[in-house]
Amino acid sequence: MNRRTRVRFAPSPTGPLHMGGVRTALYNYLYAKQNGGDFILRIEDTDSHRFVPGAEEYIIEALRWCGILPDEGVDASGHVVETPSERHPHAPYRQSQRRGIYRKYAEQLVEAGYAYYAFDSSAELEKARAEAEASGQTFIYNQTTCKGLRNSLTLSAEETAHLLETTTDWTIRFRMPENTVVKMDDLIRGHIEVNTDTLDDKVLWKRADELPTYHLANIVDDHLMEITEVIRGEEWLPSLPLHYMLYKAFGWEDSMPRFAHLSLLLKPVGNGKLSKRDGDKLGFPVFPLQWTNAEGEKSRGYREDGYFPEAFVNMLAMLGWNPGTEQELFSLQELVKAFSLDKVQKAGAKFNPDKAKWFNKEYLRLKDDASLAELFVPVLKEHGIAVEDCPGGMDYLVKVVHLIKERATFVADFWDIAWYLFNAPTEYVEKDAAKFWKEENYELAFKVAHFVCAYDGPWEKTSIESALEEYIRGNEWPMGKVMNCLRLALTGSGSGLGIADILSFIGKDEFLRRMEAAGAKLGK
RNA sequence: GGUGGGUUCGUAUAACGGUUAGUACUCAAGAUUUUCAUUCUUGCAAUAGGAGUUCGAUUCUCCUACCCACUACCA
Repeated sequence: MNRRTRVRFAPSPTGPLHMGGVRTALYNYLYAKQNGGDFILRIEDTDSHRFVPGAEEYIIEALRWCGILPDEGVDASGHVVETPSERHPHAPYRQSQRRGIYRKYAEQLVEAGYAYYAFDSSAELEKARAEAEASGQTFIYNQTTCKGLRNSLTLSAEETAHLLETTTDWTIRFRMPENTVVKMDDLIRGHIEVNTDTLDDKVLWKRADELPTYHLANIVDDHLMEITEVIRGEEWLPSLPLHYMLYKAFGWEDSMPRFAHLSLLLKPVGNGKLSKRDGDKLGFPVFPLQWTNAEGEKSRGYREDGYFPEAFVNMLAMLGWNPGTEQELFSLQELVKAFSLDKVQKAGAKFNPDKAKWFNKEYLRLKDDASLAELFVPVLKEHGIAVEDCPGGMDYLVKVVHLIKERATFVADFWDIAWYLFNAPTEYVEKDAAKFWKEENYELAFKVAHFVCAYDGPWEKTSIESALEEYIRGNEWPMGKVMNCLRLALTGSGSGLGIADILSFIGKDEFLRRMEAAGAKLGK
């Protein structure tokens, strides 16, 4: 059968999407685009208790920031699609808005004998679990244990009908067949077999809130939305047999999607999966965008930390997948071309914050000076510098950026690297001052300063540099000591940009002012 | 506990069953530079352990160890 490729990313709006989720969405997107198919965003909000306000908006915004744009889904074309249309025959894409369609599928299964009504209360189930645990066993709700429980398999038809009418906390459970080997295939992991005796009778539909559970909603929606591949996290692998059985029970085996289970993203140190805590502790974001929870606690985001979305996406793509070549830098379009599920790693990938920074540094270098200068403007503003304050305005910024971009990882670094091209130093690093601001040095430095300011060649880096060097060498003065002394006056410390570079930006007058200021503060 | 998945330098990964087990990040050293950074060069460092199949195993099989996930009327 030749079907159009359709994949979906189906998050639950229970909080901000974390970077592992973004990676899952990305792989889905890449797979869809590579195969000329559709990428669908579906919101799985069938758990009314865990709903978190703002989470859905967060997910949409995060994906948009990454450039992972759905062809269909709640935010297709930038607005919420709630009603079916020619372009969106599968709408709505929010399961809470689809609630009406699931019950009949659950009941269809009951009629066909693949499911049954269960009337056990939560309290009864908890008791059964506690008892089993007390005797060192695990309670499994299956065809053996349910014989001792209240359900449509043990009660008479009349009793069942009566309870269905009069009570509202019953569920529909899948009837897992006994001692049957489920044979499954995973695009990443290969062939897997599981015996149904280790599985339990999962709840498919809950009368109490008239909502399906994940398993039912997922299978029904994937079927209705004509999903061809399900690419999701490894935590779903244990549910795969159930999902296979459901497709079989519905008679949808022919159109059953193929499955690919992605390994988890692991924390950089120690064991276990990446969590919010690790980010706070080790100082890196685990979320694409900043998030503030109901208690007002903020979690940092890659966007707010200054990462470029391209760098973030590229980094994520390489975490658990590789192109088989030595290329590391990929645009989203290149990823679409190169991506392949069979090069996805089976083992979990430990996240490496250093590598994430490296990616950003590479992307920063790739950007042109003019656009980086634009991005620098708000940073400058935070430090009280307006573009108009700079001689030459934007031109000045473009030149600054050109000079320093190779030294930076983030745009915000520009300020730390080159603040003294905008402000005169008011403090001098004590250690450096002690080392470089010595009488035998600053006497020479002042002479150099006056010489250079009297020099009437073009005021640009190379000529300033040669004037400086010729003068100092000509006098046989110690180059290093004089230069460092000058740098101390210009930057307030013993490290920084080249003297000629700095001078070309700040000009003669400012040069002399800074020399005098240093002399006034440090003595001369 | 049970079930399933996983295991190549510290990290991410490469290697038709045949390579001196490669690359990138990190780290270290050296070169360059007026300092710092950049850049360049070099270096450190791995097939979890044990059987088996094979002329030959990182690669295939089994066992052990360890790690992870799942084991809800959550997703």
